Amino acid sequence: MKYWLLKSEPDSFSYEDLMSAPEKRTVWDGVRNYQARNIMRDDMAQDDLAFFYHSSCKEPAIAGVCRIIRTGIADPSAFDPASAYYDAKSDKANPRWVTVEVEAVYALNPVITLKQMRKDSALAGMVLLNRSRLSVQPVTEQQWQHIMSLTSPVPPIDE
DNA sequence: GCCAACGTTGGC
DNA sequence: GCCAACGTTGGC
Repeated sequence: MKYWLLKSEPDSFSYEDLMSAPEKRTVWDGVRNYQARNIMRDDMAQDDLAFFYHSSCKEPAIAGVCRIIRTGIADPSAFDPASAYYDAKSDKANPRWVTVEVEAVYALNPVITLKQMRKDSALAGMVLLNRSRLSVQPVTEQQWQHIMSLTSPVPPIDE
């Protein structure tokens, strides 16, 4: 089992949005960076866990945990001319943009802020703190466990 | 809104 | 294949 971190701008799609999505699931569309795509396409496996990170907002932070429930999905937005992520060069027979589907597992309380992670020497090696622009990134098991030790899962309200 | 970091594009 | 120009990300 591997661990990841997925960034999303909460103004467009927040962890709360994922929690209230049908079946708490979404296809992680719109990634247009090759390194991020390669991670999703080649390295992620079903049942891996990922932190859901809120970027480009007032308090950048890890807001929750989600699970990779399906891999190898051709990003549908690449074929949609109306989408901001449309890519005319993506061929349906050989899709350029491959992504995954994720499902909300639980929110975290408290959220773990970027500020807090920067100050934490146990997390100095995190990709988030060193290659901050990569929107899909690996998290080591040590980093994962450390972050989880600083917070608690919020049980889902219904289920 | 600024700007540093850095990924992508395209001319040569 | 280099690299300058340009565009985007994302923290502040």
